[in-house]
Amino acid sequence: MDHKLLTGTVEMLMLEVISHGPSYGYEIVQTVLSRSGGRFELKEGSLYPALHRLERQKLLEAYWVEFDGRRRKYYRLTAAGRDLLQARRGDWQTFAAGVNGVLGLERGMQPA
Amino acid sequence: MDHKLLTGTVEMLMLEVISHGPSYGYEIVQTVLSRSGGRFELKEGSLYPALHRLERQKLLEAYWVEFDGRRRKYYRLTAAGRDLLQARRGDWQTFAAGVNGVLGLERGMQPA
DNA sequence: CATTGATACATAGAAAGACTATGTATAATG
DNA sequence: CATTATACATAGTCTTTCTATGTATCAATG
Repeated sequence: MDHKLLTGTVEMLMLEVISHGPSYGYEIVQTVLSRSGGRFELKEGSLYPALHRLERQKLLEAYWVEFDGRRRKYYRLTAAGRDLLQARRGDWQTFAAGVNGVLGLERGMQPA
Repeated sequence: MDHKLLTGTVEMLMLEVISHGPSYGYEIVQTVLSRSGGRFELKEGSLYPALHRLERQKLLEAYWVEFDGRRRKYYRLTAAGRDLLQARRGDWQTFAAGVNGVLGLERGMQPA
């Protein structure tokens, strides 16, 4: 990523991926890459600290899985994590509508 | 703003406003507020440093206007500023499509 | 069998940018 | 006369993403 734009969305994207079922760091990167149409390649230096942050805040729970000689740290959403994701999705849509409004790109923007 | 989401879009929003005709700090705040449907209230601590940054980079040119006992520092876009705005608008749309893709909100997302 | 690339996690430190708080000054309003 | 709106500015804080680095296993290649 070269985008400063990602700031503030990385956690949401991670929560979103995990909301479809438990996942682990490396896989989350691949999923975000694929689901963003190849646009977003999360870096380890952003990813792992963010996972630890979300776990500390009880938004995620972690468990280790040994798999064929490799260890993976899986994360699942807590109820609080699921609530936060919904809130963040709403924030994103509000934010995007605001930016599109300023840019004159609104597709039926509602006043806030 | 409470949004970290704004990071990376503030300069674009400012350039966009100024692209419709020269403007000055205080007015830019009002215009962004209004055009974002009341969502984005740029703070002076973000606005003025950003204006100075853009001026240093020759994306904006400034001139003072005395108006009824008040001084206003107007900014106009340079050709480079206009080019950058177009690039940033493209970046934004790419970025938004990527986020919407991850969130499963794509309105006909194209692979990057 | 050694090297490379993919898989997998982790952290330290740098860089960037938006914020709060503060300061100055004039005009309008109550 | 005090407050609010107008108008610009900067110092310092905070957060977040990044680069760089380190460890370790497995698969493929020569």
